[in-house]
Amino acid sequence: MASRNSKARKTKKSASISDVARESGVSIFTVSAVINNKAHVGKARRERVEEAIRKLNYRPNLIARSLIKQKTQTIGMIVTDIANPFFPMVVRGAEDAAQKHGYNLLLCNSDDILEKEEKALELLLSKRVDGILLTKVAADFRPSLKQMIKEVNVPFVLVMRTCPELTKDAVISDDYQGAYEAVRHLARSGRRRIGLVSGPMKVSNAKERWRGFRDALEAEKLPFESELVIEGDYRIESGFRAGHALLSHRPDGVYVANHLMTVGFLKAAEEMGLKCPEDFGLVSFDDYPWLGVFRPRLTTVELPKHQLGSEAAELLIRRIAGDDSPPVLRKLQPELRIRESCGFGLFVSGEQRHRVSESITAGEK
Amino acid sequence: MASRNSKARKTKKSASISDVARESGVSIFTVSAVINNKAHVGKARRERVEEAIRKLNYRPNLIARSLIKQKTQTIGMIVTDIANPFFPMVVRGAEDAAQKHGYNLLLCNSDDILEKEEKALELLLSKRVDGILLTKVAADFRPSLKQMIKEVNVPFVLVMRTCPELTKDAVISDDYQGAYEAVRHLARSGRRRIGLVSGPMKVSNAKERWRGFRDALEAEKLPFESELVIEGDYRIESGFRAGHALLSHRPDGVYVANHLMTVGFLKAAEEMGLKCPEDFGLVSFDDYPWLGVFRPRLTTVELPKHQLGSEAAELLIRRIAGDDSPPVLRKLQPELRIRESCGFGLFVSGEQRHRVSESITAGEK
DNA sequence: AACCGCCAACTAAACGTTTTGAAGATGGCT
DNA sequence: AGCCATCTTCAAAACGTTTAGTTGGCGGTT
Repeated sequence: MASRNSKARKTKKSASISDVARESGVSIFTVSAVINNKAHVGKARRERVEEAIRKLNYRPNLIARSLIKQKTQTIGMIVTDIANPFFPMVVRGAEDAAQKHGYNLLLCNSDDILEKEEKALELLLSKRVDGILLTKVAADFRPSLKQMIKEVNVPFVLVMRTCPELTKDAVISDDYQGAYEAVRHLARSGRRRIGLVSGPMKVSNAKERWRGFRDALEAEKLPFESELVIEGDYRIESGFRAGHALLSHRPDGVYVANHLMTVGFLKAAEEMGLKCPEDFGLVSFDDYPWLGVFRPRLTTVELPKHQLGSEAAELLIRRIAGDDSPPVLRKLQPELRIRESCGFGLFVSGEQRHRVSESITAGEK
Repeated sequence: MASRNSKARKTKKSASISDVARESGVSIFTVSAVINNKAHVGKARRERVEEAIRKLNYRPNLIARSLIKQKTQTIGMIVTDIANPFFPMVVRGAEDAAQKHGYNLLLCNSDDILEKEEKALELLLSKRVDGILLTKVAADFRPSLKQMIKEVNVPFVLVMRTCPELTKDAVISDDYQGAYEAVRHLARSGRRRIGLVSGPMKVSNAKERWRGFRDALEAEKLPFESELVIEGDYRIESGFRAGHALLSHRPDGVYVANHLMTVGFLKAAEEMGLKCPEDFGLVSFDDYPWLGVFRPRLTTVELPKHQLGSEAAELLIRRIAGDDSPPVLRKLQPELRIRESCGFGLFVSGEQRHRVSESITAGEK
């Protein structure tokens, strides 16, 4: 005992509950009771214990607590890439909700690569997180992993991307609706040959956005030209390539399914000497606070990123608490923010323009 | 035993090492040895154990391992706000390095608020993270916490912001140099009345950027006009207010100390009907992949964000491994990326212009 | 045959908590 | 005085690992 104690002092090992108990001359149980202010502990003892806690700089070891409680108060979150500007606000939303309920966030990046996702998943499960927020990579699970996820007793909530092979809770944006409105707006602005730069069609939201695109064309009685549809991977480089390929067919409008691809697309347009909105109208997904001050002022479909993260986390935490009602698919509404890149106003009357100004004000908050 | 087993099946509690031991008819020790392929375990037994592991879907409980090993393989990271576009790439850098060495990242946001920082810190310590990456909030530690940090045996590495009251490792950018170059470049572009929108002067890097600003003015023999210096808080709103205040004095050049404030600043300029670079030259901190395709094309001082995070994490991990050499201050070099917002080219000769084009190419990679 | 060394395998203690079931103290009621 | 109820306190088991110390067996050397 004494030797253990002296060693502890030497290595500056942090004090344990038993140290506190010894210091204050009570049992371990009593200390525990004080910490969690559980049972009725006499005032005198309680104060002695609190005194000892301060003196020893005692800090409960949550690892030990986790082990016995079988709860880590930690949720794992896997996103494709936190450096993609879309995700930080989603993560922030999740973190805020987690925080509020006494949880922490363990963050992983999958880079949309199956192997990395699997590794991250395995690790999170080994670390016994209480639940997992997952933005699924484009590729399907392997059967073994799918099985594993089903068997393991850890709640999952899918974020932004559903997964047909997995009947789990999901919090997503209404991508069909967003794309539909984006394209109809291009049409209303007078665009007739509208192109699409899509995300990877293996991803649920890319498929939805594609459907929205197609149905909007149909509703507007515009032709669907297959050479005006190009599949990217939501990254800048793919938007750049898509831009070169697509713009060579001279569409007069284009809907790009996320912001990073829009950046690549504009770069390509610049290289080809094409101007937005003069040569082509553009509506893009994702809005950011800084987009308003740069030209072209992008007309975008904003997704409620923070809410996406926070609702997902809230739902997950409810599941952790034992809620076992049937899986939920929560679909959040996007918001069309009309600015200039679609060229609205080049072709339309003053009255409609008025409507637009309102939208701008609302959109910019 | 039997009842425990059956209960385990009912609640789908995940298998433990003793379940594996029982299933394969060996001792717990042997299973442990197989998992960590430690001691020489006979081939036959090893295979029996591996078989049982697969069959029971056994996954080692890292919580239990952490408890006994006194290592969690987790590092805590506190940033002011992951939704500030500066941080995602830093976090990504840290995550990449952590991953590489078998660590995970527990992420917290302090919002630059002292209380949140303290809470996050307490929590991370209670969760027994092996080390902490900290972007200090602007306010000073309270004495008690400073004391605590000194006493506790957990390595810290400061990221982006040093802390005079804490002699710890730090990985930062050379902010003095960055600001100095930014302002000298404005001067070279012919600007004579140069303003500054600074970060909070309590933050080390704001002070450094201020020093760089001042020394550059001196080197260029330009006057220091105190009404052209405004302190912000690195957020959009403060840049907006600073813009209104500062531009009313009609400087012909301004250096804004981070990107978000630049966004606010440009918004203010727009409201005042002032154009960049025609009415004022602008150099800003932080560069982003998307800035090249929007107007005005900002001349920026880019900081190696990913490297900042990864080097900080690498250093932290070295400390965790026991490296106790004296504290290190690692200063990474920024890079001036000359584009158009400084108005370079409006005032200068063709030859210098040529130099600029080169820089653009290099900067854009 | 006795001994040494070595390897495979094991037992048991440790890590720092929570929690169960029980016991001790106190005081009010008959 | 006896007894029950209540409040306070405790000792010990449990959580799922790692690891120090130990044993049993076996082949080779003397």
